[in-house]
Amino acid sequence: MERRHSQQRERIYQTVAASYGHPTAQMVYDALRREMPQLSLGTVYRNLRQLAQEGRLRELDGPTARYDSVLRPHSHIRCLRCGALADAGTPYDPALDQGDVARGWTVRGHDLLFHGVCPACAEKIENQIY
Amino acid sequence: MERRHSQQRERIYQTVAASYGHPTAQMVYDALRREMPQLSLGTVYRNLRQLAQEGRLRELDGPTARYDSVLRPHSHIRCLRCGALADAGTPYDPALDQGDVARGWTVRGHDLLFHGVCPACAEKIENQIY
DNA sequence: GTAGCTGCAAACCTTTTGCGCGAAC
DNA sequence: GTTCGCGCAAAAGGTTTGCAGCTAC
Repeated sequence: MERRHSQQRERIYQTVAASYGHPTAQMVYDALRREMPQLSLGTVYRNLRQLAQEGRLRELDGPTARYDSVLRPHSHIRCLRCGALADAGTPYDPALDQGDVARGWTVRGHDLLFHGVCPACAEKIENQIY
Repeated sequence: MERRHSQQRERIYQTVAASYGHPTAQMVYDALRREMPQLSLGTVYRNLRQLAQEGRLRELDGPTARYDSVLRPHSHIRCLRCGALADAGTPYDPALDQGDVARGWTVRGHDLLFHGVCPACAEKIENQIY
């Protein structure tokens, strides 16, 4: 699938790049609607996903909430291929919360989320099962 | 609002606690449907949220995807009160990806997400604007 | 000319909510 | 008996997708 240039995609990228925060798809859509009144929200979603796949943008967070009964702070690891989530052994480091994390913010704690490939997916990749 | 005991809430909690992974609301619902055929998905959501508010469970991830044009790995901080997301100054520590993070997993990297209170919300709290 | 991309709208999935009945106290 | 919680169903987000027409090459 050859990739073509499109004005919409470029403006979507620029909008994210120019933004101070980390905008959601809706925020990008709202920001661009003034100058591109017939832009569609579907186009924004399509292009953000595509830009993330190309590696021009990074996607933060996943869309579905998960629950954990282990209350002691600990880290997790998510499979890049199948989305599985597991506990990681890396201990919580309270020292991280002490530094000057962000100007004006009060830090309460942190989550450490690794990404990688889970054992089941590693096996499938090894056997070329895509 | 006084809190009462309910069989459903207890089984929902136990299901999360007994699970190896970190189940979504739908997974808990599916797991319990066999033994509680008339359990409602709404009840699962209500109770998971309540258990998280009580502190008996931890909720991971938020529901809305956000995008970032800064590709260099870096950390973020999210406001517990308003959900705002900003960059944090804490540098990426490659050493974290080296240890024995999780048995059988291949680690590709990590995200560090702080939580705290943003300057705007801190001001509102100070002035008792809830 | 031919993929690829868009706008539009419908569909889908996740989560929340209003309501009337049953359960806990 | 009085709340509170449940099941049900509808509604409310957020996200994806099918399609016909337009655009980049």
